[in-house]
Amino acid sequence: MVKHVLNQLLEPDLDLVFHALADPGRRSMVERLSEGPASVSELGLPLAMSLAAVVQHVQVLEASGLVLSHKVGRTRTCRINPAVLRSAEHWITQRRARWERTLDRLGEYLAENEGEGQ
Amino acid sequence: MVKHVLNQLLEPDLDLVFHALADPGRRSMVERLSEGPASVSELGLPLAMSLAAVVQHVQVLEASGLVLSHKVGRTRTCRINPAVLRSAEHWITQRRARWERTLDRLGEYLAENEGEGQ
DNA sequence: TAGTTAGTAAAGCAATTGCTTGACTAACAA
DNA sequence: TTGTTAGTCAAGCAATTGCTTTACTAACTA
Repeated sequence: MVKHVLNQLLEPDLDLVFHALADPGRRSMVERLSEGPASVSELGLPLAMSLAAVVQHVQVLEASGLVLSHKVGRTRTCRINPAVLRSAEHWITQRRARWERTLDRLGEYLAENEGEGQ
Repeated sequence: MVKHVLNQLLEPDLDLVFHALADPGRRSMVERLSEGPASVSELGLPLAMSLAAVVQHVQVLEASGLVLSHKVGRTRTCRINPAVLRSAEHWITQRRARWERTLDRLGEYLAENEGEGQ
């Protein structure tokens, strides 16, 4: 379990990361955290759900590695982990770049062999 | 229903996009498609599941706007929609950039007020 | 000390996922 | 024409999600 979490710091699990980002409430939390650290209740403030539900969303974000937290007194303060955000970004960038190279090659091919339509 | 799909071409639904990317099978399909168009069965080739299941995954990808397809004869050919990939990328980039500006401001603040630890 | 606040844990529940199988259609091949 | 291939549709089913409520603990406040 601990090892699991450590592994994610080294190499994020994209299943967990994208799943975490697939929920509008969790994205709003990431959005809020991108402006600076916040407590669990602060994150839930705009969300019209019980605190227990907010806690569960935060747990999903932490399990993905997108969010880190530490508890002082009775309040848990969360902050963003940019490395994991970056790894999701990177995966997408790579696929898109690959596709755009493919498109370029197709363009060259079509330029060389004029005449064929769609 | 048609309108739904059209809206996604104008402004992608990130819930659907990130959810589509949260599955390893579907990511493998996007990966494959980044190297060029492919049929539904080709996409399913490395996936150890029934063709019906593959079709369902392709439907999830299409509903998200990440993948476009057209049918010729009995084969449906799929290709990537880079615009939607880019919009997911963009959302992440923005949050990360925002957080990094926040970090920078914190760095300046700490540089100006030396002496305080964590 | 008594009361409030911040968060957790657990159980329960309806809705959604990610498959399966089986029946079917249309297109291509021999 | 007969068979095979590519894909689709519909049920059905176990596992997972995204909440809820209740009960609880620990920490701060008056």
